[in-house]
Amino acid sequence: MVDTGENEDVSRVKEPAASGIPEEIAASLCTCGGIEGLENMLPSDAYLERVSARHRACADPIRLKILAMLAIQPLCVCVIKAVLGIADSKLSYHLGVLKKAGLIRGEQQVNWIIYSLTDEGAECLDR
Amino acid sequence: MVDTGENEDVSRVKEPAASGIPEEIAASLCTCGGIEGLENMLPSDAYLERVSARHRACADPIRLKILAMLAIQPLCVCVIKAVLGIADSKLSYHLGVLKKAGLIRGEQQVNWIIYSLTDEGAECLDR
DNA sequence: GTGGTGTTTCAAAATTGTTTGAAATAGGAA
DNA sequence: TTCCTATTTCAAACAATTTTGAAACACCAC
Repeated sequence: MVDTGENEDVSRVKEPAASGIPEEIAASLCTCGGIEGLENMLPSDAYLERVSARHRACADPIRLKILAMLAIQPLCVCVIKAVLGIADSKLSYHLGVLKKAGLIRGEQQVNWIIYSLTDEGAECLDR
Repeated sequence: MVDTGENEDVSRVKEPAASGIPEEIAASLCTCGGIEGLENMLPSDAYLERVSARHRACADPIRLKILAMLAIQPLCVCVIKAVLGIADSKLSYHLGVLKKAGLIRGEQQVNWIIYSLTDEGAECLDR
């Protein structure tokens, strides 16, 4: 029962411009409980934070390429480096971003660290 | 038929460490054509660029919230602003980012601009 | 014309993300 | 022990993104 204006004046109801909201929007806003109702339909801030963090981790072509490689098979850092042709520390940075986002995991083998996709990382790819 | 080492010495084949690639990785790498084969299985740089750009557009909770709102119904800037409670210019910036990424479109109505999701924007949400 | 509303644009500041090269670490081999 | 290899960490430099507030614009009403 949220209304768009103060509504003391009937002429205003015809012209919601006075309250700053276009007619059609106001009308369908009412069907979902006005601005307050709309707010309640939205995901929580915590959820939005989590989802945006996942997008942020995927927001770089190098990292996307790493994910694509690991989707083919788990790989050690040296192979990833050979394919990407970037500096060690740069690669390490991007691996760190993906790892912190929970998209990949690294397992220490004898001499090397083998990286592989997590379930969440795999999901990222078919999206 | 890409191999992992120079292979002049048979003892080396048993120990691919000399060529910097762990045994298991080297073995399965061979089944996909070595590093070169792996490279060929990866998406093009142009594609990775496009996909990462889409993720970048979604990499902010404010923008994700705007997408969620517009998934409920098209809205004018003023309503979006009322829900988010942020400054005009800040909102305008984020709308611009989403628009440039092709996730939303704005249509000039009489007095207002009504924003709505594009198909691509809608896809972003069920992902 | 003036004034008001809704929205964008602009430039500066603040923040965040990325790259670089050097140094550190951890493990194995000699 | 010393050396070597694989990888990470660090700090500085650099680049990109975001926020801010002011100004601009476009449109409508008066």
